[in-house]
Amino acid sequence: MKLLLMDGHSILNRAYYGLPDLTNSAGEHTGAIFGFLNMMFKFIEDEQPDNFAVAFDVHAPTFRHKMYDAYKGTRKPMDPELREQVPRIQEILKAMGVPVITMEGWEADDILGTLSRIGQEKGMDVTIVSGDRDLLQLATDKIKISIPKTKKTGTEIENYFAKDFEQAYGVTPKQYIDVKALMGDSSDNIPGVAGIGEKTAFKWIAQYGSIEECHAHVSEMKKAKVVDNFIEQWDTAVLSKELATINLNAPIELEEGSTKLGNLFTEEAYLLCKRYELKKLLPRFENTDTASVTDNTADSFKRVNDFSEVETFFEDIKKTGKAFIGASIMAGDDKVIRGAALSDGESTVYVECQGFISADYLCHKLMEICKAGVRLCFWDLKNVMHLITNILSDDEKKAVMEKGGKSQIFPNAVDVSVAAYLLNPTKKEYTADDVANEMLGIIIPAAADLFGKKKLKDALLDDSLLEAVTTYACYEAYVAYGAFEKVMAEIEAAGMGHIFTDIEMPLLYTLFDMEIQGIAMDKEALAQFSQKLSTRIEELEKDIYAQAGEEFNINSPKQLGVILFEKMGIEGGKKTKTGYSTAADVLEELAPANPIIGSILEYRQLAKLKSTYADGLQPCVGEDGRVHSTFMQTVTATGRISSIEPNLQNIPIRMELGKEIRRVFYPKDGCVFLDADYSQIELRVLAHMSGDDNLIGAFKAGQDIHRSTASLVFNTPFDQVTDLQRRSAKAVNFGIVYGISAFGLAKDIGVGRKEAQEYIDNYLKAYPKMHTFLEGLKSSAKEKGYAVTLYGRRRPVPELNSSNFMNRQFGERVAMNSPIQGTAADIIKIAMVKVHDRLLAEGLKSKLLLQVHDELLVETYIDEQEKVESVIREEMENAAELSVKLEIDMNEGSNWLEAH
DNA sequence: TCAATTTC
DNA sequence: GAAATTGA
Repeated sequence: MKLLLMDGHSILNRAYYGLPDLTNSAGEHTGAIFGFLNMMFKFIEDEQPDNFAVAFDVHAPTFRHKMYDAYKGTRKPMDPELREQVPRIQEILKAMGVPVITMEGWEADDILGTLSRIGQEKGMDVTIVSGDRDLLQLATDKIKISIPKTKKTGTEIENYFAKDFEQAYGVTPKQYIDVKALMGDSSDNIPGVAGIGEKTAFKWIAQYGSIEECHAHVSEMKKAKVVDNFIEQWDTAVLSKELATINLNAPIELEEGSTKLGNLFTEEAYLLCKRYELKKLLPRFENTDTASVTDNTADSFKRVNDFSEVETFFEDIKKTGKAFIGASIMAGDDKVIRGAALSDGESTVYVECQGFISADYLCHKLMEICKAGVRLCFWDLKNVMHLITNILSDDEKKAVMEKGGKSQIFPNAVDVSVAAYLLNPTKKEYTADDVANEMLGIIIPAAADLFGKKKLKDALLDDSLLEAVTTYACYEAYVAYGAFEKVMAEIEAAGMGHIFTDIEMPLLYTLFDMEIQGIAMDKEALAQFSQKLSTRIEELEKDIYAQAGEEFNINSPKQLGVILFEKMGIEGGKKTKTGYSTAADVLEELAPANPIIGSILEYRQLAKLKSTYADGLQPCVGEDGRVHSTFMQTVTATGRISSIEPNLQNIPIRMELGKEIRRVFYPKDGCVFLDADYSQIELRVLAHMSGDDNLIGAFKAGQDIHRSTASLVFNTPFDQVTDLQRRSAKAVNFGIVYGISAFGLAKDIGVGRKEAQEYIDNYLKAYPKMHTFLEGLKSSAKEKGYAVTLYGRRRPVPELNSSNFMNRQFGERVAMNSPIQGTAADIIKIAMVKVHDRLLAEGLKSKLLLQVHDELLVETYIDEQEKVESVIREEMENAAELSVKLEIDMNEGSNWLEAH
């Protein structure tokens, strides 16, 4: 029989410091948990124990503290990142059926000592795993102490039976206690005897066997200061010995057989590992039946594929006057709708598209009940609306294009993923299984559990997975129904009801309409531009190869670094983790002295232009000659929207050559582009939120804000500000908006860090209320755990409690930046909704097409231009009532470049 | 996954 | 500070 014991805190501690920090998408730290479990699995495999237990300390004074106040007094408090992992690993261990043994008033050491003694008495072989050498005193010929050491080459394990210990240390394990009594232990704050260190302690104990024997023989010892100390501090030595002695008789009560090692890979443990996103551990659960779920609502899920049954189902909904229904539509990448699940909380059904139940029929039924007043709740409503639009007739589609998706498809729907995003915008995704777990406290299968390696789109095409698809869809509908109210309650409690109802949901419809419209793009012109770029790129390539003396891949930073800094021996190369940095700002410094650098920088610029824009945009043009980007509403931490496939929010504008790309975006016949962008919206938000009179005054006076800043910061009359001063002031303004660090600012404007700090200090002096405002943002975020915008939108900032200085500094910048960026985002969202809604309300045919953070682009019918201009101006300028005016710059043009 | 580049 | 895309 074999007993394996683990020292919980010690191993968790080793894992925490020995492994890189891991965080799951909810921002929970998991690195130590992962390391601990791996270590545990390794020992279980190696040792093949029949019994297994883990001991943890509890945070309470032990009998040792009662003996000696200062016991462990020098211990630093545990990092918060590690502390939060303690209950989690215990939770997982319990889920695995592993006894987690803790005892108030006793240390894990005593528990381990006692258990090992009992184990030995029962005739078992015992292995104790710990990173702590204190436990070595427990070694006997039956009790082995294993100390894992993480080295670069992997984990090495030192094993000590009593005889190994004696060989290594020259004393017995029991005598090691006496050694410690003499030399003390700084980590536990055991005093020991002054002047006696490791050497003397071992020597004495090896010779006399114990402190008592030493004490009895002091007269024989050579006269020395340490001997006097020893005699003087005999009481301390005795106390130290007591402190250092692990108690083998802790009053542990264990049920018979409770340490028996069973199947660790339980369903419960699997779900926890999944929850903490310990993906590498999941394969270990291979043989666990993880498809079955602890939640049994799935039993009541029903699939219907009989036409009349579906008919009566929808009739019932109408008759019973259901006000709210959770819904989910199943479709793959082909956008073909395979079915829809609906849930009213009591019954949940999956309607399969098949036979007379066509997608067309099903979608129209859904639209019908929604228009009749039933509120539908979806995951990713915007996408659902696209799926539905896809199966509509041409006339219906036209109506959607002209009158908007809200009135034509779902006038009364909500999106639970957007709601969940508002509650915590820092997560990666907002899936039903995640929200179910968080809001309803139930564990439901995720796509991966139901479909295995297949994705939903493949599963939809695989008849054998119909059951799984049914379960999946039903859960989505069921959770949409069940979680929405709870999410909303939390949103209301957090004071974000207004944001959800009056900003995000209307915005969703606005974004849908923008996506439906798309923007016309000249594919031919792009192809020509690409050709033009190719010619110049080839020239540059040749030039670079000639200067380098060989051909290589210029796009590979690794190869480029080697060529520049090794082969060509260019001085001043900076290192990154993986090699030399070849970033533009690094190379630019080296450009004057090295002609090849100029060519490389130009090559880079053109290569980016060609690959991302000239070539990258071409396949995005649809059959209608327009590009339909997707605006993501649940991605950014601050509340901004983002744009993908393609990203139309980073189309070049600064570089002369790059901005030519904007020419290929053009208005349709009879239209011009009206492009309006907020002037300095973030600084205006800052002026308002800080209430700083100087900044507000500068805006009210209509001054060039960077010049005004320069004038204050450099103490120069306004009209004598030099260009350089203005440029520096502009960088400082940017820095403030972005949550300044002297380091970042220094890098930005090419001055020393000290000088940059002076700029910041001057800035804070120039705007007296700014300092208190920014400090207030930091302390408020730290206290509350989140940063908050003017409208109450929240963004968690757990980094503020990090033990790592860099992380904490990052958190501070986030705390300063998020409210500003987020408030600006709120304002333009409000403006978008208002512009969009008013264009429709006033019966104008002109359409909002794009948003680029502080800019709106409207495809404007020429005969509506005047009206549209005033709509844009009014709605954008009045989107928020700040202590400074919101001003916009508006231009018209026959392409995006001209209009900007 | 990382480094680099583009935008606001 | 916030993003998305590309290529290795």
